[in-house]
This record gives sequence, structure tokens and C-alpha cells, in this order.
Amino acid sequence: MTGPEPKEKAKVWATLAEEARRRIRDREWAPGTTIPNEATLAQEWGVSRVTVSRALGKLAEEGLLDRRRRAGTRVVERPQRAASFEVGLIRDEVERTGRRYGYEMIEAGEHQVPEHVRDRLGITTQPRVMRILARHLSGGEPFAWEERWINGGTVPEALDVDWRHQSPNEWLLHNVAYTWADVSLTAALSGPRSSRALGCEEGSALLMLERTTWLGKWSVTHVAYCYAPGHRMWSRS
Amino acid sequence: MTGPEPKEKAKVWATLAEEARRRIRDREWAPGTTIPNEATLAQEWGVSRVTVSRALGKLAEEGLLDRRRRAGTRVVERPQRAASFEVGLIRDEVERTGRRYGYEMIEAGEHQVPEHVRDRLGITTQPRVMRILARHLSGGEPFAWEERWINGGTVPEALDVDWRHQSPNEWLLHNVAYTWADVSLTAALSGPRSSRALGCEEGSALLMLERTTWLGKWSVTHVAYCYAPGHRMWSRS
DNA sequence: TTGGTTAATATGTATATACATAATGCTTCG
DNA sequence: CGAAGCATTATGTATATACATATTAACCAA
Repeated sequence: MTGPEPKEKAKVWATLAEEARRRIRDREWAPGTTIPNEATLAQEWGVSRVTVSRALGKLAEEGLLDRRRRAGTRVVERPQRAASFEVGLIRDEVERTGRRYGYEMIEAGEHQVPEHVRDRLGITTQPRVMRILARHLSGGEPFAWEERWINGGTVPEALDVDWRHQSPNEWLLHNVAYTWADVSLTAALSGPRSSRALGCEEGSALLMLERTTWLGKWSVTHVAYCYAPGHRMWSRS
Repeated sequence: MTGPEPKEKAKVWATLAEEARRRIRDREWAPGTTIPNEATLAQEWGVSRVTVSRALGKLAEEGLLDRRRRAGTRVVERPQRAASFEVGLIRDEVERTGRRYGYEMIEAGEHQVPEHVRDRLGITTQPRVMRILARHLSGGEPFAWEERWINGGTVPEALDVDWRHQSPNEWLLHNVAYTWADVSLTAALSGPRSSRALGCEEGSALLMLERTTWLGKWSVTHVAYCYAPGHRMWSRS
């Protein structure tokens, strides 16, 4: 009479991961101690070892557990989860807040490369290099100031682009695949140009994000974004 | 005569993930297009579907692929990988550079809670709150300035700790488990106290990291770190 | 004791298999 | 013609099984 019972085996491994997280949080599995092995937990929880492995593997990824062959799985001493800050397109960042995005080119052209940019781009020869100065707006208000350098040795097409209506980041994302990037964050005082562009006083404290992008072993671009004063990057961990 | 050939089936899924990454990078699998399904790739690569799934799942985690049931797997339009900044103990940060770490308490005691801290801690009542001012040294040089608030309502033990020889972060990590934290980054101008502690001019630009830590729904602590001028946080994506 | 070989063990990877689930697209019915 | 329903399909999850690999622990010889 009982029809085929409604199966509800959804995401067992996620449930187990949650249970393990709870045990760590409540110190049932104390920091530094070794937890029961996969086989034991599999039996206790009535699932296969593979499923337990997936759950614990997830926690290991998050940095809560340290797993080693033969040695077993132990709770890390100080579970410090990395805070992760997403750094994507400025446009997206603005539009996510519901405001209208705007882009204004200030200046673009080939330019001599200063020392610190040359270092970042790993340039030894003297390729043609494009420099673009621009600003990004959020709901009409200044949002960020951009100083962009593009390595013409790696991306010759960039030398002939009209940057007045198209931001370098978007052009590059659509035209150059990149493999990896170095990103750094620092604080800087606004100078004459950036304070004019951002509509703030000279000597304001600005959050500055720099990114150098590489295509294999060739550098593509180096960019410095200075956000308007008071800008805050958020992360939840 | 040929002995048992040396097996070398190490990490097939990682190799496949790498191959898939290459195809995306080289635009064999163009942005926005749907790639062959798991069964096809499994056959092409001579492995099981589960292994293909694991490899592609990894790329999906990295944000390069978008996978949906029935719809298939497609290459995302703009593969923007998140830059991730690790924020742990200042001590570790210093010692990783090979320099000697130092901690100096400047002031500690119960203190009235200013408005902006009250907001961060989500405080409505008037609990006793501890404030600790301190600085962190790297090889004898000022490294960071810390302004710490600890919610005595959540952590009463903190009201009786001697903070002269023990940094709040380390005490908290060893004595309070936390479940999650809000972290934010911003730039600030150094004031009289922080510039004295950091040995810099007033009005320098400082990278400021703030973190609010929660135990369940109770706030534990709010801290602001101001790094010495020129400090840079790095990330590779 | 020292040092190196060996056995035991917990995790890591891979396979075949089965069924669940979500989304698509086709069909059918009003 | 449009909405409802249904079959199809690609991914998602779980299992049992097998073997690989790293590391500890035990053992034995010099």
C-alpha cells in the first residue's frame, strides 16, 4: 500500500560537511586533535567512505581540516579562513549597487614607460606602450580613477583602438585571453590629476588596486585603479 | 620479461582540468559556447565520466565554466577569477617575511563605545566593552597599528585579561571559536595617535583593514588595523 | 643505539553503475 | 494558438570496489 516512498537523498555530502563544521565549531573535535577516520565516520553516518571523503575534503579546502595520508585528518590549530575580495569589472561593481555606470576617457596615447611600470611589466626592450587615463562614474559621481598601460609588444592591436567610448578593461577582456594576474592593494595619497578626476581634495587617502596581467610569460597590461575617498571593499569569511 | 610496468596514473583529473584550461585559453572552446558533454569527453580522453566531471567541476569552481543540468557546460563570457587576499594573524604575516615579530600594547581598558563601533558590533544594550590599542612591529620597525574592541557581553573573560604581553588576536583565536567574520578594506589618513605609533607623518595614507567577528549571532570583536605607509597586500589569481 | 627495510594504515584517485534532478523541447489537449 | 504535460537529456550525487601513495610504526641488522 505504501507507494514508492519519496526519495530525498539530496546532497548528503553537504549535510555531512555541515555536521563536521558544527563539531569543529562546538569543539567536539578540538583544534589540533585527530578526528575519526573515514571508514569509522562512514559507518557512523551510514554512508560510503567516498561520500565522507568528499565532505571532509571540502572542509580541508576551506582550511578547517588538515588531511594527510596515513596520518589521518586533524582539526587545524587556528582556523583562519581567507578573506576573499572579488576584483572584476568596475562596471559590474557599480551596477551591482543599482547605480548607472559611466566611463570617461581623459587621455590616451603612446607614452614613455616610467621605471616602476617597466618593472611590473617585466620589460627589457623598448616596445611601444599605450597609456590610457580614464575615470569611472557611479550614478554620475566619480567612482574610480584609472591609469592603464598596455604592452604593445604583446598586444599590437591595442595601439590602434579608440579608447574614448570603450574602457580598456572591457576591450581586453573581450580581445585577450589571460592566464593569470598579479593583484595588489595599497593606500595612496591623491595627486593633482587623480584628485581633479575624482573631485576630491589633494592629499586624500585613496584605496589603490594594481593589477598586472600576463599571457603566458608575456605581460599584457598594468593598471592602477584609485577609488574615490571612503571606498570600501567587503568580504565575508 | 617486461616486468610490471611502473604505474603512473597520478591525478588524471588534474591533467584533464589542465587540458580543458588550455582549450579555453587557446579559444578552442570559445567564450559563450557549449563544450562537448561529459560522456563525449570521457570517450575522447579514455576515462570515466566521473573523472571528467571532477575536472570540469574544478574549472566551474574557478569560474571558467558554467555548468547546468540538461543545458550542458559552457565557457563563461568573461572569465574573471577572483583575487583572494589572505588575512590571518599579523604575527604570521611578519614572520613569513623572515623578520622578527614584536607586539606592544599601548593602552587597554574598558571604554565607552563610539557610534560606528556600536553599529558594527550590533549592540543595542550597554554591555561592558574592552578597548585595546596596540602596535605590531616587524624587525623592530612599526608594522601596524591596532584598535580593538571586545564585546564583554559575549566574552566576559576578556575583561580580566592582561593585554600587555599577549595580542588580542592571538588570545581570541585560542579562547573563542568563531564562525564567521565581516572583513573590509579601505584607505585612511593617519591621525595623531596612529602616526605616533607608526612613526610616520600625520596625513599619510594608510591601508586599513577592519574585521568584525561573530559567534553565532553574537558579536565578539571589532578591530581596525592600520598598516604602516607603503604596505601592500598581494594576491595572485 | 643507529640506520635502513618492511608492514600496516588512512587518505587519494579512478572505475562502473545506478538513480536523482533540472532544463529543454516536443506533443497534446482545450 | 497557448498552456499543460511528458519524454529526453546532461549534469549531480551516491555506492561498491579496486588499487595507488604517503607516512607512520615496527622490526631487524650492523
